[in-house]
Amino acid sequence: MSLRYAILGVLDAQPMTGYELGGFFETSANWVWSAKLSQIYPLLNTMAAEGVVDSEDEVHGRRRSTRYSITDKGRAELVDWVGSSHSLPGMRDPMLIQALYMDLLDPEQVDRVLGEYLEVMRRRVADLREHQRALVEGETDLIRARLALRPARDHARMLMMKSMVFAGLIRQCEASMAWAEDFLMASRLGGCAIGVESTPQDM
Amino acid sequence: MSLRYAILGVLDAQPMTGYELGGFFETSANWVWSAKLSQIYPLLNTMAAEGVVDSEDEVHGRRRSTRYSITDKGRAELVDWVGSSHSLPGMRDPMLIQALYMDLLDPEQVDRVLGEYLEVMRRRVADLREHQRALVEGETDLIRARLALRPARDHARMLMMKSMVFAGLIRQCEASMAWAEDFLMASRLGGCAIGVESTPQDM
DNA sequence: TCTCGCATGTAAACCGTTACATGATTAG
DNA sequence: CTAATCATGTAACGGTTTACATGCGAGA
Repeated sequence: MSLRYAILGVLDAQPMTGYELGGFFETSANWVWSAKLSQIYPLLNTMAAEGVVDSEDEVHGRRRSTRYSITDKGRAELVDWVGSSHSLPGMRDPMLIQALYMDLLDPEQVDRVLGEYLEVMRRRVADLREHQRALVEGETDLIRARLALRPARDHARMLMMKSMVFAGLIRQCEASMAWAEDFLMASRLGGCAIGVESTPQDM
Repeated sequence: MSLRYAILGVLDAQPMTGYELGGFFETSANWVWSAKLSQIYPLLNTMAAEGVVDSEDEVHGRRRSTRYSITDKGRAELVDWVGSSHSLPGMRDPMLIQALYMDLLDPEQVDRVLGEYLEVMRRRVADLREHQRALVEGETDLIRARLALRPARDHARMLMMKSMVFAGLIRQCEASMAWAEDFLMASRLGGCAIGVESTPQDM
């Protein structure tokens, strides 16, 4: 249900075609939410039918494309959604299940799996920072479009919020990395529960 | 695809009926993975057909139940899965999308939404710790069954790993809470990007 | 000509949740 | 007797991914 609002939020800055939204959800927005074109196109059609977006056909020679823009109804729905609380989906990290049963493995295998996990996360954090830096320098079209729609006194607050989301993502990754490092360390020390305050549970 | 291995991991400690597994995934295991009976029953049937679990019918008076146990094939598949790397699913936290567009809200609304989020997370951490403490005292059937299958010298390592998973969950929650508090603070300060190292990006 | 990027979709499969259906046993 | 718990499922729906299908336009 969140893709709907992610899309509305993007269209609130700038009208876009489905294809453009698709590219967007494969690159920048990919960090927050991901979606394929095959999901985006039908969703845009339903949303147009519901009247939360307007569709306008464009013709370039023999080629056509449909540009979607947010309607007042759509904007109202977005504001309403952003302003209300939503139940958080339960933790669904496969790595946790793996970790739970890693006593089935040789210490070397644990080393390898956790090591690869750490490397992936390190790359992820690097990508996040790199992406952030690139944007700080490049000042994307979208954020400029967004700022242009609002008075200058709002700009600091808007930029702060967008950047905090990135900071949050980085924090999440770092928490996972710190955990993985502790796990690795504890595993290498042969299982004596060093660094762990309290001990067992089920599963 | 992970539920399959979560189930195999539980059955590796102890044979169980679908109903027992269901209760399990609603309480203890709920922190790591959740599943409803309506998903568990059909999955157990497919897994039995594939030969990764054995099913044995039990009759108590006029009542029947099917108890599933892991097979050698199932154990091999579990060990194989635990010992290999799996692509992590992208971040899918609705709160991130909300945060991204919170410049659409009054500061009071931001306060309310983030406040409720923080309260939910606080309760979650409390539940996690409470659950952990309860188990430290209670020493569940399942962990005892699991330890009984393995030599005493492995016990410390096994307990360490189970407990590290809980520690990881708590860490994740705490990272989210720290982020939400920063976000709240920054929002209250009216948007001047205090406490945020680097600034803007797209979306 | 052929490939790549633009542009739009459909179909099938998969995972998960909600709702519904059924019936036996046990505790109050 | 009634409600809760044990026990097993099916059906429908929603969200997501993968694979497939189609066609235009620009540049090598």
